[in-house]
Amino acid sequence: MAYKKSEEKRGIILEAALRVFQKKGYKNVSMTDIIQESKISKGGIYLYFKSVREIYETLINQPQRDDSILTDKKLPAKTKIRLFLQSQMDEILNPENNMITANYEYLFSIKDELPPEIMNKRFSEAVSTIKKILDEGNKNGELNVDSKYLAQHIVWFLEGVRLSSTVTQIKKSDLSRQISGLLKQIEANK
Amino acid sequence: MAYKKSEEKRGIILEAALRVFQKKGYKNVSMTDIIQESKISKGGIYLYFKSVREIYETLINQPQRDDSILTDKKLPAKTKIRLFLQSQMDEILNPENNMITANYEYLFSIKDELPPEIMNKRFSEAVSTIKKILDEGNKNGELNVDSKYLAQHIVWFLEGVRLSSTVTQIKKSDLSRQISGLLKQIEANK
Amino acid sequence: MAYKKSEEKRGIILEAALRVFQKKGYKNVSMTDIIQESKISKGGIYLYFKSVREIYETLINQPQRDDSILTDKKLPAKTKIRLFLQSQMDEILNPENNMITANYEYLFSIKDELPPEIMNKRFSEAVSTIKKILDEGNKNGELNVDSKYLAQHIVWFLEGVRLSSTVTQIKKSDLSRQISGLLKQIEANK
Amino acid sequence: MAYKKSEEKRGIILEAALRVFQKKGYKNVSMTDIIQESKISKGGIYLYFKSVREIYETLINQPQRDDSILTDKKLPAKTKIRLFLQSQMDEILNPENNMITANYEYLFSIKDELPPEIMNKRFSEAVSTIKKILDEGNKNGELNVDSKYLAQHIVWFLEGVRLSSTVTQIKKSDLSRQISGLLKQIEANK
DNA sequence: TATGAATGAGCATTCATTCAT
DNA sequence: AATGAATGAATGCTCATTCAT
Repeated sequence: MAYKKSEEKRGIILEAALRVFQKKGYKNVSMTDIIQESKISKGGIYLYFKSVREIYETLINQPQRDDSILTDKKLPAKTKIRLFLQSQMDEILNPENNMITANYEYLFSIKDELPPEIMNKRFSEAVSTIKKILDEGNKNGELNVDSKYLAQHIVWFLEGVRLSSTVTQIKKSDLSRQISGLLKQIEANK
Repeated sequence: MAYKKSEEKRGIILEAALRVFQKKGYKNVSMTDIIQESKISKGGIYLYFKSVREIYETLINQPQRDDSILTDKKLPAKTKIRLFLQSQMDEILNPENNMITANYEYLFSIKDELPPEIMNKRFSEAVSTIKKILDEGNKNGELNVDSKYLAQHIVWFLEGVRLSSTVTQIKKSDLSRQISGLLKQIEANK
Repeated sequence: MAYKKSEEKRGIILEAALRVFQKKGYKNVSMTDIIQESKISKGGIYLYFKSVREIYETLINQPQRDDSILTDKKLPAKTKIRLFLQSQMDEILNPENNMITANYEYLFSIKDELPPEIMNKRFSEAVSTIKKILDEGNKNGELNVDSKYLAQHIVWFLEGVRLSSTVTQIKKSDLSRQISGLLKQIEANK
Repeated sequence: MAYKKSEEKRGIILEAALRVFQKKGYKNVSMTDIIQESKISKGGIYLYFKSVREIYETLINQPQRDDSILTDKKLPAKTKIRLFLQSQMDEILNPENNMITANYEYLFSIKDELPPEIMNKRFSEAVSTIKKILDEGNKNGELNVDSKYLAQHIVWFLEGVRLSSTVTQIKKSDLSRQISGLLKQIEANK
C-alpha cells in the first residue's frame, strides 16, 4: 500500500463522505457507507473521525458559501438583496451539490441535544444580516421598509423553498417570479 | 393481564406511538420503542401493525385538520385566507401535538421510493386550494392579485415557518406580524 | 357457532392435519398450519392435542394398511409375496395419499429420544413377517431360499425405493422390472 | 481473543458445524447452534457464511468419497463392483462420520425448491456409473446380466440400507451376507 | 499508522402456548 | 367447550466499534 500523508487521507475521507451525504442524506449514512466509498480500512477511519456526525460537522464547517455580497461591497441595498436572492436561488436549483436534505436530517438529529439558543442563533443570524442591509437602505433613503418584518419574511420564505426543493421539483420560472415579487415588496413604501 | 377489546388496544398503541414520534421524530423510532411505550408484549404489536411505518401512516391518515374553512363556508376570500393563516399559525405555535419533525423525517424517508408525481402532488394541492380562494376573490371584484404567485408564496412561506418551528423557538408576535403582512399583500393591487 | 360433538371435531382436526402433512411433510408443519387448515380456533386445538407430534402419532397409529395378505389367506407363498410387493408398489407410485416424506421426517425427529430397541423393532417386524412366508414356502417344498437373507433384502430394497420416491420421479416400468426380478430370485434355488 | 487466519477460522466453523449436523441432523440446526459450538461471536459467523444452508452445502461439497475404484482402475468388472459395495458398506457401518440423517433432512428441505430434473440427476448418475461397469463386463464376456435392472437394483438397495442405518442398528454380518448375495446375482446368467 | 477480523448490543419477526372471557 | 388476544422465548441479521497484528 502506498503511504499517504495524514492530511491527504483526511481529505479523501471527507470527499467520499460528501458524495455519500449528497446521495443518501444524513440519517441513512453509516460508517460502513463512508468506509466503502473512501476505500479506507474499517479501523482506519477511526484514526481520523470518531463518528459519522463528526465527519458531517467537519464537512459543513469548512468555509464555503461566500456571503460577502451582503457585507463587503459598496452596492445599493436593493442590489445586494437581489444578488443574495439570486445566489440562493441558484443554490436551490443546482442539483449537483445538494446537501440540503442531509442538512435538514442533521438538524433534526441534533436539535434535541443542543441548547435552544444555539439553534435560534443559526436562524437569527441570517435574519439580522439581511435586516442590516435593509436598514442601510432605509438610512440612506433608498428604501422605506419594515426591515425586521421583511428580513424575517425572506428567511422563512427561503427556508420553505429550500425544504420543498428536497422533496418536489421546483420550476425555475416559479422561483424567479417569487423573487421578483419579493424585490417589488422591498421597493414598496412601508 | 386484563383483556382489552381489539379496537381499544389499537388505540393504545397509536397513542403510545404518537408520544414516541413526538419525542423522537420518525427515523429514530423502532418497534421496540413503541412496544415499550405502549406496554404491550413483543409479539403483540404485530397483531395490529406490521411495521413502524404502518403505524405512522395510520396515525397521519386519521382525519384531523379541518380545512373546511377554505372550501365550505360562504365567506369573503380575504376572510377565508385570514382564518386559514390563523389556523396554520395556531398549529405551528401549539407545542402539544408536535408531529412536524416526525413528518419531515417521514417525508425524507419515503421520497426516494415514491414517484415524484406523488410528492409533487402533495405540495401542488395546497397551492391550488389557496389559489382557488384568491381566484374567487378576483372574480367577484374583492381582490386583484396574481393568484398563482401569491398562493405559491404563501405555501412556501408557511413551509418555511413550519420547518423553522421544529428547530427554533418562534415568537407569536413575529408570526402575527408576518400574517398581517401577507394579508396586506393580498389587499394590494396587482 | 354450531355445536360440535367432541369426537367429530377431533376427526376434523385429524383430517386437516393429514392434508397438511401430505403437503408439507412433518418437520415444516406448525400448529398454526393445522389450525388454519382445520378452521378451528387457536386455543381450541389444545383441548384435543397438545402438539403437532401428538397429532401425527394419532394419525399414523390409526389402523390403515391391510397386511392380511401376508398372514390370513391360504395362498402359495410366492403369490403372497407377489401380492405384497404389488401393494407396496401401488402405495409408492400413488401420489395421492403420500405420507412417505412426512414419515421419514418424523422418524428422524424421534429417533434420538426413543430407545434403539423400539426403532429396531419397527424394521425387524417387517423382516420377520416376510421371512415367515418364505419359511412356509420352504417347508412345503414350494421354495428353497435363504429366507433370512431374502426377507432382509426385500425390506431394505423397498425402503430404498420408498425413500427415492420422495425425492425423484419413479417410473412404473422400472419398478415392475425390479419386482419381477425379486420374484425370480425367490423362485431360484439356494 | 486470539486472532486466527481467515481460512483457519473457516475451518473451525466447518468442523463445529459438522459436529452439530452429526448430532442434530439438518433441520433442527440454527445459526445459534453453530455459533455456540464453534465459540465464535454472533456477528462473526456471518463473515464466513450467510446461512446454515450455505455452511451445510460447503460441507458436503468438500471432496471426500473416492469413487475412483469405479472409473479409473483396470480391474475386472466384478472386482470393481465388489470394491464399491464394500466401500459403501464401510461408510454405512462407520458411526464416526455420520451425516446420513442430516443429508436426508437436507434433501427433503430442498426438494421443493429445486427443479425435479436436478433431483433426478442425483440418483440417475449413481445408476449409470454402476451400469457402465456392468456393461463393460457384459462386453468382454466376463458377465451376462441385465445391467440396467441390476444397477438400479443396487442403488435402491443401498439407499434402503443407508436410510435404515440412520434409524436402526445394522449388523455387519447381515450386511456382508447381502453383499455376497448381490455379487452372486451378478455372476448369474441373464 | 494501518488493517480487517472479531465482537456484541440492538432490532425485526415468528410461533407454540396460555388464559381471560 | 370454545375463542382468539396476548405473551415471550427464540432466531436471523446488521452495524458501530475495538483490538491483535
